Amino acid sequence: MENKMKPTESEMEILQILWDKESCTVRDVHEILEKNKDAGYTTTLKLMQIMHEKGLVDRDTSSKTHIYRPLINQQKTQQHLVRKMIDNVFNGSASRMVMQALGNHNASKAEIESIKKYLDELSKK
Amino acid sequence: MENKMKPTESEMEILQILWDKESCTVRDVHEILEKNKDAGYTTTLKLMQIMHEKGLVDRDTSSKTHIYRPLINQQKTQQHLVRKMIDNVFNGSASRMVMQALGNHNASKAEIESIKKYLDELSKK
DNA sequence: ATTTATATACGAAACAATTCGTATAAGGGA
DNA sequence: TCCCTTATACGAATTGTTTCGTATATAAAT
Repeated sequence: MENKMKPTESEMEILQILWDKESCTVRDVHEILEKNKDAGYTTTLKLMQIMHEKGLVDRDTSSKTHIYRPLINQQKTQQHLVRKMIDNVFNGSASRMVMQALGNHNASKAEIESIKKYLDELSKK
Repeated sequence: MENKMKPTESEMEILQILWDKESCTVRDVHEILEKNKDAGYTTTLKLMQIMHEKGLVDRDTSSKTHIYRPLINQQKTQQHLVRKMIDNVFNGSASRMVMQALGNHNASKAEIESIKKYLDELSKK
């Protein structure tokens, strides 16, 4: 149920950090966000509050500084978003998307090799 | 310039049709859209008018019924959107996205084979 | 204990996306 | 010609996202 949710772009930026660090204060998140983005602290705070309302994150409010944790699963969320993109942008063709993704040197040689291995595993089953 | 634009989800639905058919009336598009979606004719019309304002489509208004054509390139648009998703959802890792896309049998055997071939070609270069 | 720094809460503005109702014009029969 | 169907134009409501200002509480520092 929670995972049918489609996080917004800003929410994804925050989720990436939470998935990476497992638990964070708003300030933690904000400081990382600031490197690539230009927004005030209260903006980050508000976003995280909304994410809490939506059930995207959990938080521990026992001390003054709240601690946030992701509530939705990274894999499942990525899965869900990729599926949507395949449908919406590539007319349902996963292979087309993959080729597009790998085509214009978006992927390094090492990446391509690891995908080949992965595909071999996949087709053995 | 035009291609840096990120079409919305609804706009993508329409672009898919225009790319496929090359040129369409609003009604053509609407009838196809209707199959999977539940919205009125004027909604489709409005969307296409906005797309024209944004420069996503061109139109021929010489007769009463206007003819629409896509103005942005399919490949480039897909490329752009995939790039965005890789960054925003997969922390920049194309291979992770690919694996996620192929993982939970989103792809058929045939699709997987065609990707393998593609990768072989790719790594020869 | 008073000040200062740092937190959260909350309201609301500014956009953007989607939807639809209604007005109006243009063609095609009867 | 007159009516009916089918187009476009356009305004506007609705909903969602992002942003920030300001109020207020709490903890730490002097």
